[in-house]
Amino acid sequence: MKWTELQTEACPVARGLSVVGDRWTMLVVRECFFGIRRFDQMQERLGITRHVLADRLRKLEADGVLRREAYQQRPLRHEYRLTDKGKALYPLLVTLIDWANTHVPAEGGSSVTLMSRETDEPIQPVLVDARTGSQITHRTVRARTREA
Amino acid sequence: MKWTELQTEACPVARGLSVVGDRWTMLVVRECFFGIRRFDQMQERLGITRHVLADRLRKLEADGVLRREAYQQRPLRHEYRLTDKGKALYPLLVTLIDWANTHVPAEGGSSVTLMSRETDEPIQPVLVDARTGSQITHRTVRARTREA
DNA sequence: TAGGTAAGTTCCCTTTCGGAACCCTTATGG
DNA sequence: CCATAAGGGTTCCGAAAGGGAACTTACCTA
Repeated sequence: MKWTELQTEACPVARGLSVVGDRWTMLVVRECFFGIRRFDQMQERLGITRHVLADRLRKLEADGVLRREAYQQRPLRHEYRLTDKGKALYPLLVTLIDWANTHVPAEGGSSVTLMSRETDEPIQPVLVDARTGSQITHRTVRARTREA
Repeated sequence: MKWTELQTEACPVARGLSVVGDRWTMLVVRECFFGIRRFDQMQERLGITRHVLADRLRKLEADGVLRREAYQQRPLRHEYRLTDKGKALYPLLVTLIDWANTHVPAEGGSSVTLMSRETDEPIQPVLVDARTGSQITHRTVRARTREA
């Protein structure tokens, strides 16, 4: 199976990864959540080659995760902003940060900590069911495969 | 920056992606959560080349996400199982499934639905703070960057 | 007019990937 | 005792993607 064929897969994991499963894509999304909007800033902060960054931004725009907007005329310049679909990736980003902070230790500790804006205390993310409030684990939930 | 240098990055997003940011890795992890443990089964179900699958399994084992265990002698055969670190990826997988089900529609609907084992009803995953129970969004949480 | 800024594009070379064939160990059947 | 099959890989090739660095285009400023 080729990578580009994943998009039309029935499995949502494959479909999701066809958008954000690339090596660089979630790092670009991270930068957007941090408020970085310009090409050169991203390129410098990420250490990605300009070539690949241009390609990722194009794909993210085509997939509706980012929106390209002119922020000045003469010379015409664009910046990149998260769409609603892109903003909906926040839980995924937070979950990834939490997993890495717990299970992939860095020398000298993590450089990013998640803080509540309200209480200014560190938060502890947990995935729960909106209906019942009970925690979601592989023991309490099963993934039902629809036999088409 | 090269991909292999991400592992030692300070940013947890980069560290996390150094483990699961590959095109195929989360699909392999998905198979493990579905109970698939054998090389040939994975290869057939995923449509990945044997070459790349062998490489990913090696890396996942080296990263402590999977454990390689003999399930028979003569001839010696191994299977792959999730470690605790691997099982801790469940919320990431669920969050990805939920995002894709909502934002990356498939023709004919999603093939995978998340169901509660207890009530047998579909679940709606939400990420909340364990302490306060309030929902985590990019409005309520900020990522504090530690200036080393 | 020289230099600077922002957002890309082009070129070259290396690494990775997809596809298919091959290998090794042991069990099974004729 | 030779052929075939199962399971878990490895090897080889050509194609695609990625890293690095230089170049381009359009404007602005000194």
